[in-house]
Amino acid sequence: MAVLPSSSSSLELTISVPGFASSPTLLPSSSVKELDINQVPLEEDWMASNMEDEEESSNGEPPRKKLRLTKEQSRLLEESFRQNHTLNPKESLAMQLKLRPRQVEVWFQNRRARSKLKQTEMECEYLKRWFGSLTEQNRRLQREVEELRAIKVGPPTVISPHSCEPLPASTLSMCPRCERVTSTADKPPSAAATLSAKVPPTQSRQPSAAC
DNA sequence: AAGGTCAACATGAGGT
DNA sequence: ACCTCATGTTGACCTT
Repeated sequence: MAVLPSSSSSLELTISVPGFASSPTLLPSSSVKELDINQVPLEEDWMASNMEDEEESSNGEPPRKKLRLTKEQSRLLEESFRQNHTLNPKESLAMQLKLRPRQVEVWFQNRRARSKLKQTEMECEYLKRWFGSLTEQNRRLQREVEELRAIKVGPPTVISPHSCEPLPASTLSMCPRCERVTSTADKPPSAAATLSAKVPPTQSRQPSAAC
């Protein structure tokens, strides 16, 4: 879908290339593109072109040109963003940057979006690594439980703190959080059932009842 | 040429 | 009704 402005407001930007500025009519977009890519105007010319363009295309179809913020403009915007993620006095910053308030507004909106995207990506990465380590830990513990269950006979080594009697190895498990051996015989069945269940990360974040 | 970046825009939700 | 913001999209420009 083509994005065309609902009105011919001042939002449209055209760039006047030095040497071609005298031309009263807009060049076709293809020829403008070549000029833009190969001949970057001076910073002053950029700013001037950002501010000046209030006139409209004579043929009624204003080509949407892309504005590139100068390094100084970006630096100032970033600095302002660091101080506050929301824009309070819109006009003053715009004036300082020689941009329109709307441009500064849009920049902040986009900047917030980028910031959020970055954070989401980092969180996703973190959760992936966490899931991997939990999976590995789960595998280890399952193996350990299998081994313990295999040793059905043999001298009991754990004494129940409640009954003060030896516990059978088959009832033993390891708390994934504190990595201490606990007995399912000492706990309600619901808690014991969590060992073999696939525990989602959000649940395993909570401290185990055994601790 | 393909893919990435980013300014600009559209739209809908929520607050006043 | 208006404003602000989040989110998704578009298109110009840039990089590889």
